[in-house]
Amino acid sequence: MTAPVPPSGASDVDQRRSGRKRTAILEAATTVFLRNGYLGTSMDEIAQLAAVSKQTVYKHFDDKQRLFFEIVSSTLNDASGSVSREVLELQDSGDLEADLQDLARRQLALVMQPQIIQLRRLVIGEAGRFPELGRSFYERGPGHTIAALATTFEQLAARGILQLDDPILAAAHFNWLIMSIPLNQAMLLGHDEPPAASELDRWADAGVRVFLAAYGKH
Amino acid sequence: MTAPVPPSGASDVDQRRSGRKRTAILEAATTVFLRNGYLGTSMDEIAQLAAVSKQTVYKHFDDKQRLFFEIVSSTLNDASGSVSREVLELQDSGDLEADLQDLARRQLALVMQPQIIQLRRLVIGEAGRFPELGRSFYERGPGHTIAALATTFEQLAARGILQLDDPILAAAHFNWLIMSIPLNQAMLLGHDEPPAASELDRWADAGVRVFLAAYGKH
Amino acid sequence: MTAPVPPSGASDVDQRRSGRKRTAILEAATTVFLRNGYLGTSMDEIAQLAAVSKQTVYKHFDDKQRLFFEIVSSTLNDASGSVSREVLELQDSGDLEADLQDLARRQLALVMQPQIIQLRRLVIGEAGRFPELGRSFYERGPGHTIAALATTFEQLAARGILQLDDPILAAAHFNWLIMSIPLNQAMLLGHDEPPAASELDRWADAGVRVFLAAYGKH
Amino acid sequence: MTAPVPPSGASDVDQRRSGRKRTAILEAATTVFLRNGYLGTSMDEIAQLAAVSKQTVYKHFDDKQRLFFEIVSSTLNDASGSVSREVLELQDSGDLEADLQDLARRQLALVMQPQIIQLRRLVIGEAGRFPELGRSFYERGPGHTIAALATTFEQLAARGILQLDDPILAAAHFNWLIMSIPLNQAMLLGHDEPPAASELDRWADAGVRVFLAAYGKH
DNA sequence: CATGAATGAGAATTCATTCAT
DNA sequence: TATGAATGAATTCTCATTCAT
Repeated sequence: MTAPVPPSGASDVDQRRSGRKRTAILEAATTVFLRNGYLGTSMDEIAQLAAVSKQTVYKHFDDKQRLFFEIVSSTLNDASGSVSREVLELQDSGDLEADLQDLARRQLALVMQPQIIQLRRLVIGEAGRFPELGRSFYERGPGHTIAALATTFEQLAARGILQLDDPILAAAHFNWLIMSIPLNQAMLLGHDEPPAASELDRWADAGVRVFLAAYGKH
Repeated sequence: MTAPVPPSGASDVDQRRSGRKRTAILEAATTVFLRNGYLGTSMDEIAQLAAVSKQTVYKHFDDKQRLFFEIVSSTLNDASGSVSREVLELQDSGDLEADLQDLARRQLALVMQPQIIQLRRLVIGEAGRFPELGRSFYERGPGHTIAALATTFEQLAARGILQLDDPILAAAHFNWLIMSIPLNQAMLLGHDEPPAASELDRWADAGVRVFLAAYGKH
Repeated sequence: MTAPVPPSGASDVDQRRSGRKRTAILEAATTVFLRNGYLGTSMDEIAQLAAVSKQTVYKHFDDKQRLFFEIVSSTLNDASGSVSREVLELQDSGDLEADLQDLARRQLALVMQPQIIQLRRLVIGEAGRFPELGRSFYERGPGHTIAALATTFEQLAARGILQLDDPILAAAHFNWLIMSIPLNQAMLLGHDEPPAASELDRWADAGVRVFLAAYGKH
Repeated sequence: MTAPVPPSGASDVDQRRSGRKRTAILEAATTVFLRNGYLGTSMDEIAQLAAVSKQTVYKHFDDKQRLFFEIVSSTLNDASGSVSREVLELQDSGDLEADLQDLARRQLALVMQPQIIQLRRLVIGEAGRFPELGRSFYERGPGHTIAALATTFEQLAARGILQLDDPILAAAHFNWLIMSIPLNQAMLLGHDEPPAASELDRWADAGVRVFLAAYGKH
């Protein structure tokens, strides 16, 4: 999240208060936008949930669209930050399958967080209205993950541990083998409660198995 | 599409005209809803594009929501009809890889049709507001496809041509191996023009290769 | 005023009704805009005075600005039409002073009509916001009058009845000699009731006298 | 401009600072009101341009209307002060035409200052809302000038240098002969840059010529 | 049956003015 | 004293739905 801009000449107390309000607005907006979409959300609703006057919302954010973009990139930042931190941590324990399973499970758990599912839904739903959001999501989400995986896989291939010509393709296959089943179910079926971790782990493991059959050492 | 209900006592000509208007409205609504979403679409817009008065729209469809549901199921019907017709046509030419490639290519081409991409976006975007649409889409889309594939794969397994314990899992892997890469790109990146058939074929073939490495005879 | 656009396929009755509404809206808008200015006028006010729903106003006129422009040019049309018809009617009775007085009196009476005074105020007040209105008013108002007078004066000069080098300058002097005194009073003092015709006639005659002293035959 | 009211018990420094703020507010308000009109100006805008908080604005001026009146009379004071100082300086060099030209040129140059043009526009535009401003402007502007001219002309008439019955009428003719042409152009056409001094001088001279033809010695 | 109009509400945004710190 | 926040209403414009002709 962007740090609050302290207005010059404001007292410390004001700064803290202003920052608090800003944060409250961002949180409220995130909640409501993620739940109801761009058009389905009114500024009144946000103000009310943030326990703030509409004026205050408009003081902090020029208009609805700007506020929307702000919460989308915030959420995206939070998410992609944690996601990309994980990818690089593939450790070489000697047991490739175990290592990949570990990676896959962590990755899937991240991506299946309710907030991220909702964000994905939101971005897809508004992709017609705001194409740059779709692009941004793709680049910082799947695009980034796949690129990072490709680098990792390429190194493993160089060491003879994986067999592949096209690391990007292999990475994409890995990524979607792991995620597609639960992700598509979550997007369309929208279970009342997110799938249990154990279930996710099973999907992850199954994906890894298929991946290794195709790209592992024979 | 649902057949128009002929008002009793109406002349033949009236029926035909009424049916034509109904169709015009459905087409207009489909266009606009797919493009702009549920909230982003106004009844005025639909009436104007259909070249009928708003009152006529309301005569045929009780309210906006009902009309929305109607066009979603229509489009879904059209799509899932053609999709499921394809799945069953896996022929046994003796060359399994060729047969699966053929199936995969046709399947992918269907699913990547602009209308269906748009419908998927729409349904995902409105899944919060209308969860039953998501469920319906899943069941008649990926759910149905996967079930059909599972049946096919099970038969192949019974004949020793494929090796698998869990036909549903294998079918899901097949399905998403084929579709995930171009589908996610299309949903989020929204290319101005759909990917070329040749490109889609390459994704299909690559997916089949991985699938067979995991589930084919060794 | 612009003629109402008959919607194709509308019945005669509808046309007449629609036209009536359109006229009512234009009249209401003229009244209110002239009285309260652009920003001082609300669309609600106009709708209410026209005894019409706000929607109907927006059906007929895309937005406030367009409606404003419409009424300004309507009023301007009406005014400049009658004004320019007068100028050409300078008759040559042989008594130049009487003829000019006659012209001046009629001209002044026209320009001092309350509607035109109000329009001039409005246009001047909004000239910052809508410069094209000022230009339009000038060209069709004073600009046009002066040009027409110049032509007339030039002919009189050719016949030796007037003495002048620069007909445009002479016309401008004539115009403002006649109008400036009552016009500026009306604009700034805004008498509750417009000056009596007899008073206006005196200003007109006084202006003609000065004009003839400068431009008449010695 | 009215002197700032020193708050009792305030230190000298406070006084000076308060006065500075007051001045800043007045200047900002003048700029914005003249540019955008009464309704087109918001207190926020003024506060921001004056670089003070809105509360400070309200501390110094009870409400928007009061502030508006203040800046109008300030500007009017400044203007009418300089204007009336000029009028009295008609010197008797023996060459009446030269003397009147000199006076006319200076007078016109003053009245055509951008600030005064804008003020005139503003007052005319708001004359419906605030009639007293129009009256005030008239009295301290054209009214005062005409009265002063009338006195001067009367003296000249007493000395046989001018011939006139009605000094007020002669003064009004003089005033508008000089000013009407460029003034009306400026009000309605709103040239991007004010007319050049040389051009104004020509209008002034032409006006004087006509005036003398009517009111000079024959 | 279909067209224009009406209704009644709700959206985004802005404003003048006042409170609380 | 001066700042950010709050208030409460107004403004432009749009919408889904219903009436009246």
